[in-house]
Amino acid sequence: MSSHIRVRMPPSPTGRFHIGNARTALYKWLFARRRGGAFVLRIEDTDRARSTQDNIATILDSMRWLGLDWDEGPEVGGDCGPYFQSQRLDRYRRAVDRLLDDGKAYPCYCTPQELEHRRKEMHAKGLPPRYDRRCRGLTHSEREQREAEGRPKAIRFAVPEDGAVGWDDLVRGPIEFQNSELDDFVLLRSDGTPTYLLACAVDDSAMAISHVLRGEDLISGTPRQIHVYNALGLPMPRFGHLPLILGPDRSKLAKRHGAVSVTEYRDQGYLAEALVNFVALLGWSPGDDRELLSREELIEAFSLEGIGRSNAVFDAEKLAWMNGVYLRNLPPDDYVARSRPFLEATFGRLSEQFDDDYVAKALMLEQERARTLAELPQLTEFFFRDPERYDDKGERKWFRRDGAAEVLAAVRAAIGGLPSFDVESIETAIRGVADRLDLKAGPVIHTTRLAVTGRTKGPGLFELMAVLGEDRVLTRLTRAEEHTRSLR
RNA sequence: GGCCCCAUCGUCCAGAGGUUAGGACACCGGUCUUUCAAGCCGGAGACGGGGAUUCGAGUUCCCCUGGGGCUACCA
Repeated sequence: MSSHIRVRMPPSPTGRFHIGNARTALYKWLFARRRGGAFVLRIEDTDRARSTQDNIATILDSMRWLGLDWDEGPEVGGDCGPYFQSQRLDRYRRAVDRLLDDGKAYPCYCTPQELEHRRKEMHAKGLPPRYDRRCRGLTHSEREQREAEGRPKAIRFAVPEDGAVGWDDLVRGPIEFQNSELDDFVLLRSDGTPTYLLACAVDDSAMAISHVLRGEDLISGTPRQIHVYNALGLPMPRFGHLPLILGPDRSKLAKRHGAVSVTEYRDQGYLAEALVNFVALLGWSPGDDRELLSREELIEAFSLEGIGRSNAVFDAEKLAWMNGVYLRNLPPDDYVARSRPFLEATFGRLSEQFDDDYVAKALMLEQERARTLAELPQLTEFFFRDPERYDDKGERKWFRRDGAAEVLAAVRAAIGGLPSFDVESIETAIRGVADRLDLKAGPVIHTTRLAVTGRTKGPGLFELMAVLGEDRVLTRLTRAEEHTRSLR
């Protein structure tokens, strides 16, 4: 029975694949994987004015990056293709012809300008701005006349005047709309392309989709689609409407809220697994208090019952935290491999100047401090470039105090020529300097850190020095010592 | 305006009539420590309001209020 489950992701290539799409796609994917169903990808490119090849590529790219592999769709094929609506126009046309023949749809000769004008009028009068159905009552001869004039026509669905449509929503329970609230929506535009209301219903039926999951913002389209299914005599899928993801201002997440596309998050150094985990929890919960769930655990725990009904505010802070958790848990090799591109983006080809082992060690020392991969270049900069400046506060606190230059000189002397430049030897040497100068270890360490990295914070000093190596450390100590003397 | 949906800490979620209302992020304090992170310990912080049902309501029902969505020849 589970084999009958078929869900589909129908992105429209009129924009980037954003967080909301990602979550909807994820839920469907999880549902399909959990129940042994099929996950179908279908590109809804009927709005040819706004659809682009670039957006299609980005959608496929985003889905793959997130690990949401599809069983049928672009580039993988399937028995229900083609999976681009722009290649299925004949099917919509046929469906509309049937509706026309049955008198369940009719041509509308009103122009967009006329419609717009009338909408404004109605709005001004305080009336709901619905289509007034004036072409619905056209006589045969009136239609003939308009046809003869060669007027462009759209095809509208003739919604019953009375009664109601309803369905048992998979996440919200029974929902009902009065037919009187629905206007005669357009099925086919005057350019012959179908609208979403038509194409989606025809395709979902043709592709034997069993469950339609979509955002709550599409809820008002559902009664119209149900009419289409019924008028065409098509088997109907179950519908479920997901809560929306909101921006900080509690309105539907959109571009103005900042980063919203999946590729932006990827480029900002977020890990796909973290984004998936985070977004899964926006409107769904496994039913217990678990927050960190692997892909397998998500599949195992996923159920439609766990989907909430209220909208969720996207909390970028929490995503960042979660990304940090995933970053810290990454196996070293994996972590290094994923970090390198971010490093090279700012430092250029690293392999020409540093060997892989050095880069890896530097990266390892910052793993627990990074929340995103994009923070790594800044965090590791001192491993790849000598400090050009010293932190202002640090300089005031450590370089301007009496004896700072002497401390640096002593450290340089103590570590120069160490039999082995390892963490332990360095630590012993530096603590020895503190003893000899009758200082606590802290000041010596801080002064040295500033000299070697230009910073007051970072990984453990001895570890970082060991990675940098004796030559770099000595050079930097000498330079800092001169700088310190110049301050007096 | 009309229609539809929603309502537990600032935010995301638990809570399926009887709980000191739980967890996570963020915040605050402490701890560890050479710094920063990370970690650990602790703190503060919520059932929007009113009715009804019930021995008993965050949990059920109704109203109000509040929030969101839709209102295209976009999806």
